[in-house]
Amino acid sequence: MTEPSPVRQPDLPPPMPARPEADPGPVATGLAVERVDTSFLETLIGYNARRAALTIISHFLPRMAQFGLRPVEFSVLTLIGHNPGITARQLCTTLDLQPPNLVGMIKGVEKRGLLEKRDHPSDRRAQGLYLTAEGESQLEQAQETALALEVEATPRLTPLERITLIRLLRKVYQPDH
Amino acid sequence: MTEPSPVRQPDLPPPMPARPEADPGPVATGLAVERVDTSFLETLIGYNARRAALTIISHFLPRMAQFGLRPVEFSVLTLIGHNPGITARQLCTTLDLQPPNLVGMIKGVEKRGLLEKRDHPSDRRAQGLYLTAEGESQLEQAQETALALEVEATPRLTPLERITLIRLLRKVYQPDH
DNA sequence: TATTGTTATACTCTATAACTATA
DNA sequence: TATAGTTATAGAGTATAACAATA
Repeated sequence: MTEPSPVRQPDLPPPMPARPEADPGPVATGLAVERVDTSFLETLIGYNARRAALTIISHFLPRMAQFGLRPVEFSVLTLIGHNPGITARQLCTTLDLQPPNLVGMIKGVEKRGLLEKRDHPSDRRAQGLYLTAEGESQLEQAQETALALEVEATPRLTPLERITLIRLLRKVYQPDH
Repeated sequence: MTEPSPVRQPDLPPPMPARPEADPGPVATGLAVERVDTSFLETLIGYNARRAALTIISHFLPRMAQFGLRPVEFSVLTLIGHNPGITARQLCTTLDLQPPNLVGMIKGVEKRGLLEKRDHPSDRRAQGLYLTAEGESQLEQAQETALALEVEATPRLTPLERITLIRLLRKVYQPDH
């Protein structure tokens, strides 16, 4: 990345006279910060989860560009593929999307011939969403790529750690169950 | 966020008879999808990490609004507080921010009197960032709030699970170490 | 009266190009 | 030549309000 900041040789100035106050943090030498202390942020699940998600996404984007799929589009296509006839409303509640933001996305993949809308059997307001043959083929390849990319993006996780990590993440965003 | 989707009562259909084939997914009845199958997405770390991060952020936003701090502003203030004299460049590489996006943020908190810039001791292009007394006071309260909010946002995690989760997330976004 | 899908729109977040002053 | 900070700007991503058709 940027600076390896190798062997730590702080070269501290002579100690300051003792002070009564509590922890002053890293010694204020008036000099530049050599190593950035991120210890507090690293105690926060939100910070760590966000950083981890962004790392995976940075691997996801170039690999899935061949399918023209961004993360949410991939999630939408996956849910349609595994739930033929799902409605837009169901996609929104499942993926926490706002309906207006889904309209353009569906219109896009529909225009690319990956999915089609059909009449909903019992509610004429709604439409069931289905993958086309091309959509199913694309999704199959995209899913394989996603699985491979995840392993490549997380080389330090053992298979067991991967399972544990997923289980704990689900406990965060699925308060019930 | 949008909808808490309260008590989940899936209203499951009666169990289906055993079938020899490999899992064909939800039965294509030509009828509406009753329960949305998310099983594939839930095997992906990226999906789960993103959902978990968004859940925490949804708790973060209203709680930290009293300090006028959004997630990245909180991270920036935290790093400055723990690393007096840190430069904008160091903040960018540490938090994976683009320099142009940091400028306005720093300008904002500086105008609110929470931080100040001083000359860098050895590089006249750079500036060291420091919290004001008010900034330190605000940060201290904000950090306490963040810690409390995280626990409230993840009631199903035991203290041990929290530690494990953080350790595994760090293995995802810190390839070295 | 409530809900599905939709349009229009605004706001936030993030990314790129190009400039300046220093190194 | 490269780097720190900055400006301007463009593009994603996400949010709200309001509407027509249907429940």
